[in-house]
Amino acid sequence: MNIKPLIQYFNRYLPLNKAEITALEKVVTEKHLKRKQYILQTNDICNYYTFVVSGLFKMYSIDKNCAEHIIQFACENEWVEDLNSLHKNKPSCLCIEAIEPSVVLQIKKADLHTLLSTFIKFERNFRVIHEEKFMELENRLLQNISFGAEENYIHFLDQFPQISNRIPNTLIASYLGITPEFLSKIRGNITRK
Amino acid sequence: MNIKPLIQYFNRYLPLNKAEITALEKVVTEKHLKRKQYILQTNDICNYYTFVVSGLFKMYSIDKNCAEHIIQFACENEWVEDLNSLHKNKPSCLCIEAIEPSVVLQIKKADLHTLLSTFIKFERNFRVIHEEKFMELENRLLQNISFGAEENYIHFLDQFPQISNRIPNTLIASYLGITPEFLSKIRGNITRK
DNA sequence: CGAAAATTTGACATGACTCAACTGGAGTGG
DNA sequence: CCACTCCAGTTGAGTCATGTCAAATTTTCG
Repeated sequence: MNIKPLIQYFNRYLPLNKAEITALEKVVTEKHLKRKQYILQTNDICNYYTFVVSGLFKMYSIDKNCAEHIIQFACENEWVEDLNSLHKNKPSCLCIEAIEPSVVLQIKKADLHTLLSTFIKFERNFRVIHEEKFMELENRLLQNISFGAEENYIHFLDQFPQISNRIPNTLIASYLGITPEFLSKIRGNITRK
Repeated sequence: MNIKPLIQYFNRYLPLNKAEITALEKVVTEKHLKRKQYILQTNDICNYYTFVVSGLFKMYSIDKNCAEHIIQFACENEWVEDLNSLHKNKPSCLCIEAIEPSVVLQIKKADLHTLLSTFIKFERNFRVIHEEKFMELENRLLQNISFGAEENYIHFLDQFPQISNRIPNTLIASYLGITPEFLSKIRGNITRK
């Protein structure tokens, strides 16, 4: 098992010392996933914090018309989990699915909570991590309610170049909250300019 | 100065002991605001964490057409600040404005950071608080990209009854990302049913 | 009471969705 | 290497959702 990427990730915040690394190693498990495999499915209770080492995931909900709505893409060095389900111990209404062959490191809910209360540094790092995730989401929401679909699309492209050229446009449409057909027309307009 | 509401607020998480309360008291200041007064204006650098004791605020951005887009309402027992500006020490592109006469408790950025690193409990509580804010935002975003304006409006009404009957519909429209005129038509449709 | 703001209404324009058909590329099995 | 299928992407016609602008009406607040 290769836990290094996670340790390097934490080094961008407050770097971990040996005791913290040892404690972390004890609770982390590695998992390999093929395309279309799930970390979480609707009605599961989310029990793991998942750190993406390589690959790419989508987290989405399915509405009554069976349409997917993507809440988050998660690639290298990102966390992906349904906090709502985790916190409240409730069945999730989301899915988390691999878009590419992927490797993840997982920590059980209870184990992470132990880490958090044993080492203040984890508490600190996760506070900051959640603040950052919050800011990203706030920016996305603002973008979304402020602009039309074409502007949102262009903004997505230059905010996530490393994601946008790894996924089909269908998924981008679902992330933006528009239909694939309409996205295709937008793309037509843009190139015609 | 009445700091009790803030202490009671923290009691919903890990309750504070005397040392923590004393430290908190030293860094909190109270502020009274009239309608239309600002906590933060575009291009200010956000320097305070603000806890709303009473009243109601809107946090919003202004686009190139001078239209407001409301990111968050903040009423009793909520925090309101621009984390982006706070964290990166950059001029904010948001405004935070009182919709009602309000009372807030503020903590300077540096002071809160001292609290966080001195008392693990603050670190813990703020981690949880930010996780909760993150979940709320995630739910809002999902709602927003998954449904049409009418469904979003109805959802807003029963999610925030205590806010929706204190503010003009114009502001609800701005929060939902639609025009006031269109919201008015939606309301017409609903009552006609 | 009077001014300013919020709300409603209607006509019209644009944005975005639906459905169905078509195109073209990426496997897959023969 | 070919025939086949499958899936993503495109296109067009028609429809519904939402925006724009202007005017009339109502509400709020000083």
